[in-house]
Amino acid sequence: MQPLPEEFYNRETTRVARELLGHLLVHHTAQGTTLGKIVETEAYLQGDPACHAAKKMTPRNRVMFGPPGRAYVYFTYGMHYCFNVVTNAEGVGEAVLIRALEPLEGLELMIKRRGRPKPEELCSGPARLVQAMGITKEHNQCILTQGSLFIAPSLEPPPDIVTTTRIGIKEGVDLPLRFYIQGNKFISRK
DNA sequence: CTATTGATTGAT
DNA sequence: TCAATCAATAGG
Repeated sequence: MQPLPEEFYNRETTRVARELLGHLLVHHTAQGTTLGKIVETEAYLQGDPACHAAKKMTPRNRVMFGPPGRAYVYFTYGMHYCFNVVTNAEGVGEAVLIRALEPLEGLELMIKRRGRPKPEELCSGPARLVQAMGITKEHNQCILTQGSLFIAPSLEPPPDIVTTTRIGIKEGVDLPLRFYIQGNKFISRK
């Protein structure tokens, strides 16, 4: 199992967001390995008011302007972290938020980290999957094309994709930038 | 320096 | 529907 290459991420962000669906987020740690299928994503673009990099470069959003294939992990609501993949060319402040996974491996470890047993509540939400996968703020800026946290290609054919508007934002609410696998039971928000 | 707010979650 | 909880950000 090998990581997707940088070229995968160095493309139009909406395309990466769609093609990420079905691929596998993997994290090897001392505690063990957790792995889940990406079933829901959102794109955040330049010129998009909901994007953290919409205005100027700041210490927080800096990594979004860097090379593709890096992690952007941010803290929000005083208690949660969310995980994004930096996309498009260096200098372009865009990223894809991973919103939900279908847990496939390391379920026991996920349950231990989450403190909750229901499989459908393990990774169905951006802050939930971060907790279940053992992703921390230390992963911000980490290189996803090498190392212990990465995305591996799916072994299955490309899934059917549903396109909708994004969740939880106050601006850019009408943009069709949320994508999920049709019929999947592990989408965020029951 | 101060005030506001948020790409959420879990409980009520 | 609502509280929890605080770093980042914008403004003075």
